[in-house]
Amino acid sequence: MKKDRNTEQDIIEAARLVFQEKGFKEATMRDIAARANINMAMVHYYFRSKENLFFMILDEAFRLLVEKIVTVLTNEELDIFEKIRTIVREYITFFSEKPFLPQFLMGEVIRNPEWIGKRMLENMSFLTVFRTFSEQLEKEYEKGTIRQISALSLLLNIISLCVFPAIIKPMAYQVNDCDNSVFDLVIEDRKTEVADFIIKAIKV
Amino acid sequence: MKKDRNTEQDIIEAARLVFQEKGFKEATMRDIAARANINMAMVHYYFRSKENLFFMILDEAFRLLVEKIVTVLTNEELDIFEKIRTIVREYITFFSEKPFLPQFLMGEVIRNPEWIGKRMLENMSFLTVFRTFSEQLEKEYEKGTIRQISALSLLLNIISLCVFPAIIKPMAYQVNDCDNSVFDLVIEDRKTEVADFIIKAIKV
DNA sequence: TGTTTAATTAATCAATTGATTAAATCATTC
DNA sequence: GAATGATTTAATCAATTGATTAATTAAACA
Repeated sequence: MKKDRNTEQDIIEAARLVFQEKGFKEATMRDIAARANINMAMVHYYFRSKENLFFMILDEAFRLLVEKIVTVLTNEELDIFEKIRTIVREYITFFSEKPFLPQFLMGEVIRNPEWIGKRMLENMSFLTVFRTFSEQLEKEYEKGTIRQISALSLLLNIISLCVFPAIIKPMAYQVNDCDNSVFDLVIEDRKTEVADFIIKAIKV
Repeated sequence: MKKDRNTEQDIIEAARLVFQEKGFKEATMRDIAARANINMAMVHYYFRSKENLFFMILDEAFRLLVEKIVTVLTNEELDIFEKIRTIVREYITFFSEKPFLPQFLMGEVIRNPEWIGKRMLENMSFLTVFRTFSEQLEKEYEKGTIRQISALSLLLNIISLCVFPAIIKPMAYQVNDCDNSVFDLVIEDRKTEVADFIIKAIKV
């Protein structure tokens, strides 16, 4: 009779909100419990500790973020330019829908760099994906379609241009004060503009 | 006799280290005091509260960061391409010397977006600087040297490409595990490569 | 129904935190 | 060198934190 709601799921959702908004240290178990409308002891009953719960949320966010780029990069149907266009469009859209996510991940990972190491090694697919992309890049260069650029550098550029503006969005809102629509419009334009920017930069 | 050292300065330096490493919440007054080799009460004696001390450090970091780009953007001797080259070179060099700084600023500002609003409004010069740059861009476009791009978008791109890789540097180290020199080399190359990338992207 | 297991609550613990206090020590001035 | 004010210390406070406990209630099962 009390099971008209899923306590465990409620906790996860509340934890996601609180952690993504406040980060690990600033979030409290009381806050999470309150937002899930349950007793604080329940959080410990379902997840043993704050850290357990936190890394569950962090893992989830990371997976969500990585699987997007892996899917595109391994799609053999797409040439290099289509890949760039797809990645840029998908990530910028994704981030404007889930603005907390990149900030959360960056903020926490910065203070716990060891974690990302472990997470990456588990997910070895990343290395092979990177190699595939690297080879595709090499081929295009030999064909003479693009100028020389290392895969790492290009990927850094793509990700930087997608993620960074999303991260500073709350700041931009503050600076612009009243009129947020300006920055929102810029972001909307960037879904295609950034890809054009990158392609112009690497095409011969 | 006890004054062979400057307590106030010692505290500031210790606070800078601790805050930049751990962020506001995770840093403790005890930690700061210990790292300055003084009694914890001294920190409250010189700076009334943890917040006072923190915002002093945050302000300092912000000023350091902003005045660089303002100086370059207002230098009328430089054409648009030289400005881009200078900004990219200076920032990437700056960040590889002070790796904590961008991470600290980003991480904290993300959780306290109101602060950046206040800080920006105090520093109204930013708006005029932006307008100057915008006009210069417009002129170059009319001359036919560059293709059309909004000043905001271009600035976003420049800053993204400089700042983001610096932020994820500690992560990259973890992923690369043993061989940090690879990423360091990439960063070194980027001091000129990123500017080339941007210029190629906007030149007609 | 009676019993056992699972879920939930309120109360509390021990540790850590920012902050304060009162006393001690140093430095300066007369 | 005594007095005054600035600096420093050790001790402590009150609040908050993650975690635990013991008791209570609901669910499942026989």
